[in-house]
Amino acid sequence: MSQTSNLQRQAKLSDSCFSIRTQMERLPLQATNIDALVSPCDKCEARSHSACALLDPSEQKQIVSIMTTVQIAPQQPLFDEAEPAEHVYNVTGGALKIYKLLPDGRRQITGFLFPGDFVGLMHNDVYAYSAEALVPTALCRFSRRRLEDLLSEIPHLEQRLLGMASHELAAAQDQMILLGRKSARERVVSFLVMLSNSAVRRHQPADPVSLPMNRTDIADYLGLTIETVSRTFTQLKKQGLIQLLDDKNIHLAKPAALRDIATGF
Amino acid sequence: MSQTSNLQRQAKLSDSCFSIRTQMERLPLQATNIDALVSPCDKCEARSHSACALLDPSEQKQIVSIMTTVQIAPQQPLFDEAEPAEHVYNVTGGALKIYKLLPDGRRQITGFLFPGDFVGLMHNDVYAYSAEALVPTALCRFSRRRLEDLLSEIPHLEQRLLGMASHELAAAQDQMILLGRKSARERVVSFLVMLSNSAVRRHQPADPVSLPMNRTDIADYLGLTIETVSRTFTQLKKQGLIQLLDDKNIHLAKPAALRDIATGF
DNA sequence: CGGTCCTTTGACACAGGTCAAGTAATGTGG
DNA sequence: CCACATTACTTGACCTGTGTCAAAGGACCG
Repeated sequence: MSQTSNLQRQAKLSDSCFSIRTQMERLPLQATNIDALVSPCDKCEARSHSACALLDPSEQKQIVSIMTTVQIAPQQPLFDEAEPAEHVYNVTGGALKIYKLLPDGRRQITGFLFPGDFVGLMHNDVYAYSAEALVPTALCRFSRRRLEDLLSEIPHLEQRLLGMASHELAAAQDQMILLGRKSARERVVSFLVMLSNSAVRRHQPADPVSLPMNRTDIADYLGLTIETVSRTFTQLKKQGLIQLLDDKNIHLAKPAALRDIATGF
Repeated sequence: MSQTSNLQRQAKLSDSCFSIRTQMERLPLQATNIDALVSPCDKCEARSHSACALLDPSEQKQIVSIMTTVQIAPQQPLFDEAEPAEHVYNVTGGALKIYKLLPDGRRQITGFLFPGDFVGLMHNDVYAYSAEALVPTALCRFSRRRLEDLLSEIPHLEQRLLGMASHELAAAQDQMILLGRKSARERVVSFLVMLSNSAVRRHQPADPVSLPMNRTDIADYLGLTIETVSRTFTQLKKQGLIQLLDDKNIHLAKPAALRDIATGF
């Protein structure tokens, strides 16, 4: 694909942007690739400050010209930690997990990524984490070097990236208080509330929360074991706070109470 | 101070940059304010890619013109979480902690900051965390709005900030694996190794590690209790891995072994 | 229909938390 | 210079939330 002309690339791009549907997820792709790169931040409720407005059509064209699209199947790695970082990606459909490992295999999932999210944090030219698809996933790939060239030409873009980075940083700090100071129950509830909020941001229903990841992934994200995650779900169910429609879909029966638990009240 | 002329500001600035010495710390201030803003990243060993080289003298002058200096005493807050964020800061001397609280008072310290570090992450125009001095601390303050204006004029600066943000993000992920997956022993050792590395980056000796913070702060940073931190120090001491010169100064007796423990071997 | 994988549940263990007391360092007023 | 208070750190005894180990569903699939 890297040998195709820009024109061909653009054509494929449009294909992917407007018509891809993942098989297991019912996530409609609501954004063009451009929109994805400049989509609203991961934490704000508002969609108001999309940087798309800051880019004029010729600038948009420039971005499109250095993009290719990638699709990966569930369980497929996108890249591994410490691998030379040649690309950055923007998720357009599906879901990914990013994680770090300790030498003995202990794993910490540092984030789940959904359409609109940016992937490819690097440190000293290597990726800072591994990334793997949870479900069939579509991404836009940017050559890192060419994107950097573009950054100096389109200052708005850099501003946008800086904004994304600081929101990710804020999210990372929320995760630190979760991992350092919250109980298992608070962690699980925080996780459900977070997924629900994230769905709303992507114009999906807040309520039956869909979990594209398995219990092991949830445990490795929350710093718990699968047994504790499972027991906590059972406990919340018995207390009438949630309902497990099935393994992967949870109904938040008392959203207000759950929000209180998540924030530590 | 905000009413003084730029010239006066610059004079004060130089004072603060070259002559301030904190009372409790023996941290010489090795950088000008400009250097601090563009000082090497928090995680790289190399000082090579200082963005200072990217700024021409007139650009440097522009930065200096929107700066004022601030000094705060130990235990003094710099700002609180959720407060409107009007300034960003660069630490030039001393040390700070940044933290978040849960409603019932549980606290997670998300970072300790030293000369060269940047403070003032905001989200939706309010600070994302509280910041408080550990020891007498000197900072350079930038009006956020004026800095933003400057960013559009000096693209290099934005690049530099983006670099700082992604390194902070990488550090945040290291902290997540620590909080989510490491034992108390591994956390404490990781902390000591991290402080030692951080001292080296600031051109100070790697070995007697100086702890400007108390046990409560260490516990709240590592997601433990003060008792566990204290017991772990004692255990490491008994095993001949460290030596407590006093409460606040620790000798790393077996650095290689400690590094292995920290990385999870 | 047997195998595989994921989730749930149960019994038990233990790392780290809690509560309480002891020790050391520092400051304060007489 | 000394009683005394204060604060920070350490240590001990005990407890509990979460981990560990093991087994039992349950869903999916060839």
